[in-house]
Amino acid sequence: MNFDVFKNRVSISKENMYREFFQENRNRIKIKKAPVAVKNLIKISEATLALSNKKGFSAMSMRDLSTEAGLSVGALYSYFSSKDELIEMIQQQSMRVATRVLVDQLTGIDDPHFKLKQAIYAHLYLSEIMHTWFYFSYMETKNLTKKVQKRAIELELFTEKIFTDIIEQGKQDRIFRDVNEELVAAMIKAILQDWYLKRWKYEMRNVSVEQYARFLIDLVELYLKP
Amino acid sequence: MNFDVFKNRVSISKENMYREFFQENRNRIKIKKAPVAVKNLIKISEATLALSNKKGFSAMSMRDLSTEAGLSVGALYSYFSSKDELIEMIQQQSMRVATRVLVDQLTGIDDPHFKLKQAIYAHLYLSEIMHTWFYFSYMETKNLTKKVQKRAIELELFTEKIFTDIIEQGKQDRIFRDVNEELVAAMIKAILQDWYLKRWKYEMRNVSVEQYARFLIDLVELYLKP
DNA sequence: GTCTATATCTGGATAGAC
DNA sequence: GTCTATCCAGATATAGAC
Repeated sequence: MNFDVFKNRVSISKENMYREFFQENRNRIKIKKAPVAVKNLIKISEATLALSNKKGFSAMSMRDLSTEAGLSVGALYSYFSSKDELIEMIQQQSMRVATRVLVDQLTGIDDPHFKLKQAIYAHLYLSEIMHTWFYFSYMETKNLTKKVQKRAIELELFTEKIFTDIIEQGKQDRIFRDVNEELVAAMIKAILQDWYLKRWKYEMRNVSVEQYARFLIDLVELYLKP
Repeated sequence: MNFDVFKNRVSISKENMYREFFQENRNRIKIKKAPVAVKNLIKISEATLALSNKKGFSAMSMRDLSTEAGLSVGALYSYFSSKDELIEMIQQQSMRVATRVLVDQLTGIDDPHFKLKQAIYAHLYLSEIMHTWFYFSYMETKNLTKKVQKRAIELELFTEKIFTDIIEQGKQDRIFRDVNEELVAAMIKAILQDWYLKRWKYEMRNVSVEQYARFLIDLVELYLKP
């Protein structure tokens, strides 16, 4: 599966993404007109992601954010009631979309070889589309409230378990050899994450996301071959 | 090579580490008596690492640090002249020790198989000993000054190149097959880093550092086998 | 060398005009 | 719904006693 095919399949348009963001946080957001709210949530979130990913969320001041988003500080507080709430909303939206897309892309697939491949593609392509969100989540998780931290850890383990289960299945079907599936799954996750954590490196070397996916799939298939 | 053997070989005692820290920053540090300075640098650095790794360096206030280190705020400023200088000193010390140990452990080794193994052991064991430093470096790099950020990237590329070179050598000697050594080296780095970035996970599952090293070595050797 | 007290400023957050 | 002006808590950093 190449990247463009995936993009069409999941159709995570900016508008859809932020419409959902708005719907999910309707109660907290003071602005009631959807078109206005969505338009500004885009500006606010993108500014937050840009500034945080550059120098860290807690180093980003509300004045910084106000300038970058093109909204006054006062207006910002119509969309969230504290910096903590803002970081939490962004984190949650990122986790919501990620979970849904991954589950969607894999339901109905049974063959472990194929499912493994699809899982790797889905993770990588998704992280490519949502790069700033994923990077933000990874780097800022430790700054979140305990409750949200816990959910982030659950997501890490949930996505890892997708791989553990596939490998387990493949072992039972005797198409994969007997390996420590937890270590293999952890290894896959680490490599998937490196793609969005060290994007500068892969960009510098002109490694495409398809090439990276291909490499990882080959590696894992080779390791699992009986 | 097991972990204990490594620990003895490199002998990074806390005292040595911080004596060097003091020597390297003599000009900036107002306190002149080595024993006093070293004792307090230990307290300051360990407190900084603990607090930063928990909630981020920029979220750590000087009052927090003062409490955790058991020194007054005024006293802290005898050891550095600003928060930025503190983060920079810590980062530099971490990079200095890491570079030296890795180079030391590998000079004189020629056989690519053996060198590859040793490089993996050295990286992992070192990150185990200096866990808090490595975690700090990874997470805080983007908050450093441009100059220090550049050096951190250089170190990433330098340590990666250790692996690229080994693989290159092995390919020439026809003991490794023809692979994209940049991708393999990047993959190794990602897995090495995951060990200290997700320690909670490996601890939870009782994975020992030796076991993790063994896994990674097997994976790479299998992938490189002609 | 270390402390307490304090100067100074920046940050998050809000009130109220428009 | 958005802006400007402002409050004040808490931040970094320093001065000066001990």
